[in-house]
Amino acid sequence: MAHWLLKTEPEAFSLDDLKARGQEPWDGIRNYQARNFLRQMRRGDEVFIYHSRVATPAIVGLGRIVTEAHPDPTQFDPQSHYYDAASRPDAPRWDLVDIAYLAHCQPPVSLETLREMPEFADNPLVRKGNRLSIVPISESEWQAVLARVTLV
DNA sequence: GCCAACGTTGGC
DNA sequence: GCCAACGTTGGC
Repeated sequence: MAHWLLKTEPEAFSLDDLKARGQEPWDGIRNYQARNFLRQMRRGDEVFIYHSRVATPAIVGLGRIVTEAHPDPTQFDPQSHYYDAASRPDAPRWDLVDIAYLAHCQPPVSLETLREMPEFADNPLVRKGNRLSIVPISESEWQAVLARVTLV
């Protein structure tokens, strides 16, 4: 089973929102590298949910892939913020996966903490200027984070 | 809210 | 196919 980290801005969609809804289409991915990771996700893969653009960016919880990549309908919706006029219905450019809520991490594992963890030394997440919204997580990275938290 | 870093677009 | 201009991300 592979692991991933998904960034979200909690002001737009938070882990609490995911918990309240139970599951959610992870739409709006408009970056080719992130999309290619989306397409590698398999049903059952577990993911870290990460809050970005907040005072303390951090891994705040866990989710699970419940539906593998399929076309993101917002790309065809002119009213959507994520509309892409160049994407053709017969060759959709952008995909989404459905994510189910699993748990909150207690305490959250902050970016500052991740930077101090040797397991994360090579992870793009801790590199300056990183803008990838989906980051692959190795087994040792996954285990190192879980060792620091209680799942609630 | 600022702005560095980065990805994408489009003129040539 | 280069690269300047532009738009966006995300830490701070």
